[in-house]
Amino acid sequence: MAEKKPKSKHHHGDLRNALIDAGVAILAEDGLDGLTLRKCAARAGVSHAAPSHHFDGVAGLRAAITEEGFRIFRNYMLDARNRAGDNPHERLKAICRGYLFFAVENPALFELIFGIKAMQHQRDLMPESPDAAYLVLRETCAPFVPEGADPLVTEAQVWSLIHGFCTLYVAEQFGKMDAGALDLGPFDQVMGLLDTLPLAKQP
Amino acid sequence: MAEKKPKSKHHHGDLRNALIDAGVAILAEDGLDGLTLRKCAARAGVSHAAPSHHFDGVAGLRAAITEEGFRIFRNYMLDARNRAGDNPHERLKAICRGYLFFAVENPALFELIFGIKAMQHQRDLMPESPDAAYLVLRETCAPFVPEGADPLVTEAQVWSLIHGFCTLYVAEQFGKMDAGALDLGPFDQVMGLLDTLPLAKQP
DNA sequence: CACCGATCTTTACAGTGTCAAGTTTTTGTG
DNA sequence: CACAAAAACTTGACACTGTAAAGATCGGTG
Repeated sequence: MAEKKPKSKHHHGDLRNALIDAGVAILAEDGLDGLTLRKCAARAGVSHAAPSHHFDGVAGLRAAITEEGFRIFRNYMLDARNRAGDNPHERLKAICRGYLFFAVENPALFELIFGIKAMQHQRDLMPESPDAAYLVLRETCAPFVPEGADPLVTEAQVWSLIHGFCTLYVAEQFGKMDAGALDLGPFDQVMGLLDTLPLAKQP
Repeated sequence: MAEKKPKSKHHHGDLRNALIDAGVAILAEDGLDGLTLRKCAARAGVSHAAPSHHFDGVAGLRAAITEEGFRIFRNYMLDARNRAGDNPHERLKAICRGYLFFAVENPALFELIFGIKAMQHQRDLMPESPDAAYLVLRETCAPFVPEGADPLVTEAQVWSLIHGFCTLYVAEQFGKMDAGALDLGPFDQVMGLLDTLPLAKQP
């Protein structure tokens, strides 16, 4: 008797993933307020109470969508970094650009996964192990961490700057967001602050 | 016949403000999810449909609470700046400390007024006139704006950094928040980035 | 005083999340 | 293979939310 992850095909086949996909689609179409347990169920073609066998209430569904969201988010950063060269400053600004692209192209998903409650909850689940997305930040910050210093300081500087910028940018505090526009507002100039980070000596 | 702001005392007296106060209290007690139109009405001692005559639905109530929240928020920054000396860098870091204190002491209110939807909506209402809270930032950033440059760049740098830090801090990404603790995490070190901002030449 | 408008209440309705049963399908085992 | 247990899903119900319409009440004004 399979307990956790039954690959068993019942009526639907793979309802759990179908519900997550439905949630991601609904987020893109209707925004965060439109994300409803019943709508996800309807979109997946099941009754409104079906999701309860796969998630712990609506909070569980949102948590699962958040997991998927972080996977997508991480790929945005990796893609951008892969296009950058070897220069540590360029690589750092590259993941920030990926961060911003993710937020611009998936604003509702950004709002969901970086919602304060969601982050707190996630923090409670895995208290001490940074997740895969955070590791991308950690790697890219490493060249700037002074020997013997706590990496968290450099990481907090970079994370605060880019996360604040994205939040305010998506909230249109730097002007109206233009869908197809290449205008990233004051992005380059703000990220110029990171050029002041000194490279650590090679050990 | 008074139209907009009726000082007329009816049954209640000043229901509009009573509802806003109730909302602020509920936010502090039950968090953002607990903020409900019906709960505000009940706390103010009126029926659940009474608020509709003072606000345009729940969105209107939230907007009004947001207004009040920004007033409180601005005072946090002003108080902190008043305690700082004349040094422009110290003044800049002071408003950031006020920013953080507001977030720590009023996390749900912080979440409400800086919610992406709330900010977008607010932006729609008054497109080009920065509000009072933003002016505090603008004033304090002024000494660092190079002559002839757009002030928005410096403001975006500072705002992004402090807003990102507060969001992540309240979400406990830098460790558990301790209520009475004076430990602000990596706050001082992160704000050290602002020391790299060069003072503009005096005109 | 009588009326009218603003304020508030009552009532009703559609959506939402959640729970408790019941039904159907799959699975595992004798 | 057969049958019982377990998993997956449906149905129905309930409380809570926002919203709208209609009625009651108070305030001031003609």
